[in-house]
Parts: sequence; structure tokens; C-alpha cells
Amino acid sequence: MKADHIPAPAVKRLSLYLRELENLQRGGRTTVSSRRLGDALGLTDAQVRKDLAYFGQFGHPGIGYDITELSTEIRRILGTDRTWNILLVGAGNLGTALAAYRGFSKRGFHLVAVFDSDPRKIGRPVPSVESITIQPLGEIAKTVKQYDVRLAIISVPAEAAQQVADLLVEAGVRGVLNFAPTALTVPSEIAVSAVDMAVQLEQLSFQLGMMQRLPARSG
Amino acid sequence: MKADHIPAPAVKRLSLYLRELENLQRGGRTTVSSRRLGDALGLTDAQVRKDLAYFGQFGHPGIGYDITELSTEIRRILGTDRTWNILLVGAGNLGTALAAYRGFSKRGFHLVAVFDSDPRKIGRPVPSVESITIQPLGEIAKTVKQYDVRLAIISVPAEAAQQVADLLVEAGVRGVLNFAPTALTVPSEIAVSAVDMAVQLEQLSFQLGMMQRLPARSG
DNA sequence: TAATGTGAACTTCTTCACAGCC
DNA sequence: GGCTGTGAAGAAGTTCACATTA
Repeated sequence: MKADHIPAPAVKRLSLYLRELENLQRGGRTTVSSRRLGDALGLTDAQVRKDLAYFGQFGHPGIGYDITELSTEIRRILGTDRTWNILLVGAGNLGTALAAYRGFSKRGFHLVAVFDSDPRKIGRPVPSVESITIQPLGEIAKTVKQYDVRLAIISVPAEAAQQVADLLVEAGVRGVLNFAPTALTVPSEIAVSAVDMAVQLEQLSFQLGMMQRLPARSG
Repeated sequence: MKADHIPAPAVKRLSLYLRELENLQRGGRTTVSSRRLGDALGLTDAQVRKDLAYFGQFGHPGIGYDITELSTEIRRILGTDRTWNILLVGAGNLGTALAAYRGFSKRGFHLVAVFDSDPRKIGRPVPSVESITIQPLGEIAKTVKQYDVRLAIISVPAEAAQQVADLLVEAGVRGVLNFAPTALTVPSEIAVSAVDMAVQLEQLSFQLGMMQRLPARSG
């Protein structure tokens, strides 16, 4: 197959496949079928095969997929077969927690610097990441160049997010993960991904209301 | 229109419309067109109108939508025209940050209790939320009943997440927001929403790779 | 003129179903 | 028998375009 246009939902699932493959590997398995991989994630076997087929032929008929082999391929596809230097803007509660999050480095993302606009924080170490000192926003451009940073995390209040995004884009950052609860306007060549935690809860709230109205769809 | 089945993507956007309406309201506006609302979020005007039409007729031809009126309707649709009591399991770095997050209460979600399995944390206040004392997991069921809790946040390590989910479901929780980087298996009547921050970065990494291969699609 | 609501057309995504291989 | 890869069919979601209302 090897399509040139790939559905965005398929790329999202690719990350989930990788995560699940790592779990399976920890459990001692060496191969996995599309059926088993799909079951673990609530997807059909056909969906799994189709998604992978967008990128090449990685399976072995009668056998399934070799876990190590497929993990390597997915990392290559996602571009995480190397380490990315990232930076974080906003050393509040959430930013501090994100800075300490081990899951990023496990997946090949290395935090090199943290920024904040609060003069009382500047010059101090990030709580729980002693090795990183909080810097003023004015230092962003320099850091981007120095460490070839292409990805940044925004964890500032909504009111400040657009300004920070502008700074990051100007400094040469190519992708932004936005935790501020507001939409960002950026040039089309800049990738943006957003996480709004209140929005997630609202989705759950809606689903609960739905279930109450039309309950128990079995199948 | 008032369809009985509503596309999941439409529901997701509904939350974003509400967020944007609140921003507009703060800016002093009283009405907004589908065009303007769409532009702010990177959507077409038709998309906005179609999404809203799934739920009823809220607009005024020639005028647009009344911001207060539409906000109220969306809150009613999402079920956030009331306060939800929520609880949080996992008082690590991320859990602590989430507990302190003001965005939840702003949107009608009230945190009533925090749980952790670490005996050294139990009995202590949540850092930066002095009013809440960390409780052992065994207290979950009691709290769910006492406060009529229907939604819970999981922010424990991946290895513990499934066990915690089982506990929550058994206690009567109806929806779970999962921050652990693993898929959860729950009964079909339980709603699950997941946030995996490393997955978000991987999506950005992929997009950057894509852009390098086939750059500058203008249009 | 400005803007909504919506059927119809279109595009995108998912599932089916089966040839082919181990 | 078990399992992949994929064209074809089907389902879902988005955009168009226009009648309609203020």
C-alpha cells in the first residue's frame, strides 16, 4: 500500500500500538497478531492491519507481527528513533509536574530548559528537577538555537499562551504542545497539538448524560 | 435537525465552542457568527452550524448566535449546567498538579477527595490544596457514596492503573479520565477518556517529519 | 445585506471478505 | 488452521450551496 496521504486517526493509533507493543514485550512475548493488538486497544483486527499497511508490510502471514521489529518500524515512522530536545514554558503547578514527568524521556523526548515570566522564579531550580534552572522568556531564542530545539510545551495561563506561542515560533520552534485552555493562531507550517483537561471531563459528562437517556446498547 | 446519533468529533468541538464563547464574552461581545467562531478555532462556518444543529436551533438568521444563550445551551447539552463531584487517584507530581488546577472548578468540576497507595502520603494534605487530606485507596467506595461521585481522574503509574480502574468501577464511578500511559479495560457502560502526553509529542514529531518530506502545502 | 439551517454531494475513514502465504 | 494485506463496499463526517429569515 504505502499511501502518500495518511489519515490523522491512523497516526494517533500508531502511537498507541507502540505503547501496547512495549507492554507486551515487557510481558515476554515476541510476536502479536492484529487481533490481539486490536483487542487490547478496543479496535478491530482489520483496523490494525490497515493502519500499519499505510506505511509498509511489517507482518508475517500465519505468524503475526514481530514485536521488536514492529516497534522499531513505528519509532522510525513517528520520528522517535532519535532523541528530540524539547523546552517548556510555564513553571506553575502543571509545568513543574510535566518537567518531572519520566514518560517523556522514556519516549525519546529530552527536556533541556524551562522558562517563566515570574521574576521570583527566574534563577531558581525547577522543583523536583534540580538540574534545570528557570530562565526568563527572553532566553528562549538562544536556547532553541543552542540545543536545536524543535518542539516546545506551553503550560502558561490562557491569557499568556498566544504571546508565548508567538515567541516560540519566532525563535524557530516547529511544533507546540499546548496545555493552555485556549486556541492558538500560528503559521500553517507550525504543528500544534492541544490538551485541555477540562474539555476531557466535559466529554465524559456528556457521555454519562447520553447513557442515561438511551441506556445499554449491547453488541 | 436534532439527530439521535451525534458524531463524537462534534461533541468534542462543542466543548471548544463553549471555551471560545467564554473568551468572546470576556471581550465584551454579545453575539457571534458561525464564521467568526469557526475562524477562531480553525473550522469552517458550515462545520460550526452543522455541529450546533445536531442539538437544536440556537441561531438567529442575519444576526448570528447570542453568546450567553448559546453558552447556556452548550452547558446544558454537555451536562455541565450543574456541579460534578470528582475524585483523583494518584498524588504524585502530576496528580498534585491536577488537584491544584483551577480550570476544573471553573468548568463545574469539584474535587472532593484524593487517594494514594503510598503510606507515607496518607494522612497528609495534598501539597497546595491544604483542605484535602490524602486517603488510602480503601476509602474510595465510601467517598463515592458519600459525595455521589460519578467521575474520577487516574494519575497513577501505568502498572497500577488497571487495578485502580477496577476499584473505581466497583465503587460505582461511571466515567474515568485516565492519565496513565496504558489502555484500560472496563465494562461498556463506563465512559473512559484518555490523555497520554508522550503520545501527543509523538504526533508532533510525525508531523514535523511529514512536512520535511512534502513541504508547504498552501491552500 | 448578513447570517442561519439543511438536504445533497463529496470526502474520508472503517469494515468486510477473501486471495495468498506460513 | 492461523494470519496478513488489500480492493471493494459501506459508514461516517465534512463541505457545498441555497432557500429562508431578520
